[in-house]
Amino acid sequence: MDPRCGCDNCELKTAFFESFRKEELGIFCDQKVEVPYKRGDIVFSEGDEIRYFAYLKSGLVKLFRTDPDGKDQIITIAGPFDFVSLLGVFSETHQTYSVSVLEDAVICCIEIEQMKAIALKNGFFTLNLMEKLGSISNKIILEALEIRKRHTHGKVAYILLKFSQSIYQSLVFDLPVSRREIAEYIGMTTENVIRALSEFRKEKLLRINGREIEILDLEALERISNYG
Amino acid sequence: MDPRCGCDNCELKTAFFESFRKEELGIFCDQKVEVPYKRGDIVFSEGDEIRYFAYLKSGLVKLFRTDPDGKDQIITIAGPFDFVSLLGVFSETHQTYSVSVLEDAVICCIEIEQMKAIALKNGFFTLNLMEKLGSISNKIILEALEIRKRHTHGKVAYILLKFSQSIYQSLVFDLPVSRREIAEYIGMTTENVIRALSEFRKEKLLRINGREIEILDLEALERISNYG
DNA sequence: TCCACGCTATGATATTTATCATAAAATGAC
DNA sequence: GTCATTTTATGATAAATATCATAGCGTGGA
Repeated sequence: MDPRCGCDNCELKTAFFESFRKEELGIFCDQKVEVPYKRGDIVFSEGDEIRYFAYLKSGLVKLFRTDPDGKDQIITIAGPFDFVSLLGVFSETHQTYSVSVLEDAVICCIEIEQMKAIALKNGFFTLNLMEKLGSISNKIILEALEIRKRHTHGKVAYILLKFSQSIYQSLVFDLPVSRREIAEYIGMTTENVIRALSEFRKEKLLRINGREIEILDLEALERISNYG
Repeated sequence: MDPRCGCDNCELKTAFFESFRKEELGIFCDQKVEVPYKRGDIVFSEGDEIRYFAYLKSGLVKLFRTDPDGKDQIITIAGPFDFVSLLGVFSETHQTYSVSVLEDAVICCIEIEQMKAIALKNGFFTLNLMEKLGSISNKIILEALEIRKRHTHGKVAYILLKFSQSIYQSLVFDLPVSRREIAEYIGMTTENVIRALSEFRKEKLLRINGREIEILDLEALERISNYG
């Protein structure tokens, strides 16, 4: 078996190679399981027992909660090399959110007890892990604050820029989510998300064809995101 | 010197005593500095270099960001035994938010390099620390989502219940913040916060005298928070 | 003590956003 | 392929929220 677990660009790898003695790394690579998922699959659900630490190798997933009357609320959208397990993974026994797949994904799973055992023995590894988990949590908190302070147009512009810049690094992309899911993400109604998109289209800021989006006027969109 | 650092109820203590050899604990207790703050004091500001890990021994503080045009946004309010340093403390070099004092406070400061040095040598300590940091980050994320999904009345009711239940454990309490700060916390205008409070008063849900609040009808307030 | 300033408060109005209604288009199940 | 269901879309209207204006009150500083 490839001691590098065969995973190019794995964010955990740096931590591993700097942290582990050879025999530890071997144990780790033997234990980890890579699971492929299809669009629409549920990786785990709110309330499930936490058994694995999960890391997204490829694809796109959404983290969300479902409230008592069945309405979903999207916490964030995670891409390659993001952790799907957030910080609660070490302090909770059951998942506090669900994860479903937006674009076919491969998730690398490591038994949480195995992870803890390694962490106990290896402070360097744990510190690395904490830095990575910390930066993801920070990103989610920052995003929540950015969304909170914007009005509808600013919110929609903000989320479009997130897709364009953070996720796809392109001015042309296919939205991985429905208008309803965007609404669940930024806390507004589906109708107003559609309206905002239509207005951006009419003002020539976007070209829209179903879920295909092209940003035609980046500066204007950024202006709306920042000051709209 | 008291090997327990003389701090009853210190959340770090459990981690320390289970994690440390005696000499490590001694180093730790020698290094830590307790700093008293008065209401209105700034503990640190956005952009400051991160030099200390900060833990709130007593009092009440607010964590907030200031956007380019000078408007503040409150991230959360932290009470005794909360960490003032969030996860970024290990991954960032500069503060991403400011902390100011709402009620006279004592903050326990430990040099971040010292903290890292201990963490590197001691996986158990780091794992404990990560659990604690994780649960605080989770709390902030959860709070952001709860606020996002509510309308004005629900938001104000939610925040009043937070003060009553999480912070003061009493139906009677003095608001530690102005109406404007509540608005900055939950993302609405000051006028509408005042209006919501006035309406709650008129409907006999609250008794209000300046910043003094008494919750008269807890069930109704909870109903508004959950379904309003 | 007095003054200036920020905080609290309320009303009137304008704007934004949600809700309800309707319909075409797309998607998925059979 | 057909049908049911969801998604996208738009308009009309109602409700919520922000903005602007005004004023009494309280607090801290000169």
